Amino acid sequence: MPELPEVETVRRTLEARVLGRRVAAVRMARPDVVYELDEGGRGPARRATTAKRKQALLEGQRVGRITRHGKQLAILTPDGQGVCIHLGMSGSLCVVETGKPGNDGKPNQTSQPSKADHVHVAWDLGGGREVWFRDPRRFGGLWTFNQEAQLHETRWGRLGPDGLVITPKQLHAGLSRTQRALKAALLDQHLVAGLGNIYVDELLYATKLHPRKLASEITKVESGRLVRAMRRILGRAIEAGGSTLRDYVDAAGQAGGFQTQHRVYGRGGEPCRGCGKPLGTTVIAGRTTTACEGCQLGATLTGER
DNA sequence: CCTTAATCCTGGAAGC
DNA sequence: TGCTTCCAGGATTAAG
Repeated sequence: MPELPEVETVRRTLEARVLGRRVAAVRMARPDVVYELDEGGRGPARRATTAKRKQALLEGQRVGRITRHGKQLAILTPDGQGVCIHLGMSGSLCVVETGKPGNDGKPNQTSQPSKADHVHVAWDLGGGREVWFRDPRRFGGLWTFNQEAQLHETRWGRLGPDGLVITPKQLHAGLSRTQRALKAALLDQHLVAGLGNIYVDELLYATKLHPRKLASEITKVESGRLVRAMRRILGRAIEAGGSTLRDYVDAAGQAGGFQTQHRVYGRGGEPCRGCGKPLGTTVIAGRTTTACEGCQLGATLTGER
């Protein structure tokens, strides 16, 4: 669900609340969302005992820092042990004060949906404070590692540069070697990490580039424009606390505000803020795509403009 | 290579 | 109101 600005907002709000605290206990309601990177990182590590898996989830350890690459987070201990967190589509990390009604982390018994539902892992920080990993759709997951190098070797090193630090040269190199639609290339985390459907559409509108333009035809100058606009849009979205479309909230339970600044995402059929013509909607790389056919330069790919 | 569709799931919204 | 259908911020895989 969350893209770079939402994940960065979670990183900041979470770090402010857990830095330096010790994990008193770990609850694993759904062990199948937890993977071990030193066991290949693929399937659930069935051999490890529950006690061992809780240790891997930092039981007894102190929280050193929280880092991010693209849409993924990592909670690290001072000695380099850690947990990588990918929120997927519906995942969230939330700091809760236990003892309050509905905050016991157990699935609620009523028919009313509750934020305590789908809490797969909970870190008890003592003092009545817990961090919950919730993920109703379970497209996300947790990956434990003993050394930070494992995280980079098996996961983050395979991603492209982060959207906030990628250079025009790097982006141009990535785009020039693929014969795909520009939008499909920008969604590819191996090329640039952190963009999802919302921010790619906003980025392409801001740079007046057509989503179906052939990625390899993007010039160095256009790559420079893309990088500048990417930093600006992602930066502003972070300032606004991310985009809340449905249920995204940060670690403090706060919704984002950037959705009111969207120019194209979710506005199909509504007038373009630039020229007034209705924004068009198509599907590219399996994703709903909204763009202005007038303002964004014509496609050089697959027929229609 | 590149594209699409299916897949993993739940739940909110829209349609009838 | 109630039931059904569609759709969704992601990422991988298989099929064409």
